[in-house]
Amino acid sequence: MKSKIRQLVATALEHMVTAGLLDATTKPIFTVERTRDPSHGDFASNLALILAKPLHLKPRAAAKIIVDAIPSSPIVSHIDVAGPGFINFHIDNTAFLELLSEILTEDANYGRSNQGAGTSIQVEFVSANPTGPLHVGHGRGAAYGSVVANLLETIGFKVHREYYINDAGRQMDILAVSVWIRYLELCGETLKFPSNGYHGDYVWDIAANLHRKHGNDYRHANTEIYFDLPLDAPDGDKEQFIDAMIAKAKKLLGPTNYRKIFNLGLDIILADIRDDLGHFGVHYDTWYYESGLVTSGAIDKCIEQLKQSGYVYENAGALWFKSSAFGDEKDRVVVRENGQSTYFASDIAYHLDKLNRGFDKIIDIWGADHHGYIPRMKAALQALGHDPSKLEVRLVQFVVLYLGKVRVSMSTRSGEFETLRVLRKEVTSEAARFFYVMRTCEQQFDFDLELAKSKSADNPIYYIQYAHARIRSVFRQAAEKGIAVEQGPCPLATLKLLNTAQEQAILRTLSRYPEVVESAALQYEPHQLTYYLQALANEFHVYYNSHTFLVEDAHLRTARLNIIRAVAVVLRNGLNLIGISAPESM
RNA sequence: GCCCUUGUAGCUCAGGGGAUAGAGCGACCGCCUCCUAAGCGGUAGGUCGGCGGUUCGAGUCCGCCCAGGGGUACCA
Repeated sequence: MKSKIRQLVATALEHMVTAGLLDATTKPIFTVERTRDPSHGDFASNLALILAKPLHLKPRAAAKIIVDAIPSSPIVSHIDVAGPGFINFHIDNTAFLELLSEILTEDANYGRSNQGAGTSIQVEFVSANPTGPLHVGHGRGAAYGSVVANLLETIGFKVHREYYINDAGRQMDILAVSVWIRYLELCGETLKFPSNGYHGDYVWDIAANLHRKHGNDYRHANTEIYFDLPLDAPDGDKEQFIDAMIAKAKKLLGPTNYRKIFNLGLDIILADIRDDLGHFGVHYDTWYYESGLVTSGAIDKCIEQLKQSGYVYENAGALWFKSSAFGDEKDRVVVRENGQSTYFASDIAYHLDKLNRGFDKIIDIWGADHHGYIPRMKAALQALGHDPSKLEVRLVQFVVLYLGKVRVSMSTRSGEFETLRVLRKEVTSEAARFFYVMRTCEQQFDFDLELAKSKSADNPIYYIQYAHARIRSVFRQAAEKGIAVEQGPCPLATLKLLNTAQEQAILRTLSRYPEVVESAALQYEPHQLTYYLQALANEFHVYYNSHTFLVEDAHLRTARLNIIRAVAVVLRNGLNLIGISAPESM
């Protein structure tokens, strides 16, 4: 609807140019927007305000000329000039009624479009290190990423969902050692757990699994382990200690056995993450292993390419990428003094691989703590001859968990974190998804567990679902009373009975849905959709309270059942985009 | 220090150049013989952090200041 109005205005512009009223070189950037105030019609354009200056006219005078140039359209009943010079379009009521029929015919497809025209777009999200279970912060990225992906798919993009598994770094070695130490404790050895190890209970579970399957196969005496090891914190350096511990584990166990423990930890945690996300309604096309980049030689190849680009130099034994040449605040190390490539190097290779796979656009959804990473990543792509604007990074701010007024700590290391799994069980996956996505992602989010799990009216998800359930209930009532109900649209003459203010408001809101989906998708802002659904649900509840649908008059009844069925369709489509069910009853 | 981000109703937040700044919760007052009261109506509540600019027009854009949060590794 909006695009049709915009087209009318654009045509008027062309007419003005051919009529010699306007220079063809002036390409005004004008808006066509929904009005807030119904007395301003349905759509408003600011074109006259923009054109006033080049035309040397007062805005209202310019508006008159524009209005005269606008071709007539069956969906526009009349056009006003109002306020400082806005052009207001009043949509013919018949157009809304025809749209109602369209919604019922299109059903689950209402809101879909081909705006994306099959452009391929990769959305990488969550990508949490497999060193422990997902926490509530990851949950936000998961909900956000999956809804953004759904939205883009709905408007015609070819979407590829991907999870990048950081299974090659030092953190994974720390996990392997943590598992081994816990295992040794289960074997009966007396050890002090490394202060920099992973303290969570899940490490015990993995160790128990190892012990159950392999008994004492990997056991070494504590004296052997601690021999010639530096001191741990607080008396020594915890980083040095854990690195020495990793080296010791590799030495005592040998590469094969070390790898077994390493892989056991990785596999168990990854399976847990996958299961967790699955229950959360998040599914991926690809689980991409960082280690694959190491074994395939992609990282070495990538470093070689960087060298050839000329943006690399050696300093103090390390290899640096000259990211400052592309706007980063300083240069970054890609190969350390000890010969190991950095996480950044893997990431460059990974992103290079993404582009080589032919995606037109790449969206990375990162935790806000990674924001300093954006300039260097874009710099690397540019140095390697790619268009850095193909990469779009969205940052998801932290979630701060509250239990009532008490702030809950979330550090993975301390083991006191609140996991996504616990959250899902407390508040349900659906409520959690909705809560996560109802706020803009770039703002810190206070998630009050007690509020979210209270099944009260505070929870907007129930409000929306309840509207849907109420509509379905009306149709059940109709069936029980033996009232025949048409599934599809009814004649226009019947729909014309929908003339109350509330019905008019609902029709307008229903017509906005495709615009909301498109805007939410293109701006990566799912919260636009949640706000819309709340507004639609509210209008329905108002309508429900003031009108009876199952009335004697068959025509009126049919018309009303048509409009509420359309409301149900849109509520269901919108909820499904967020990954939430539209219940038949509550 | 430098970079990013946020400051809008008592609380949590929408609105990101347009016409009278909105929603939910909380508070207060009402509405079930009637398709689900997990609902609806009404009232109260604002110098849009501050100052200065840009223009026909500024919560919205720019500059400075104040205040929160984050980042600033040869960690991932």
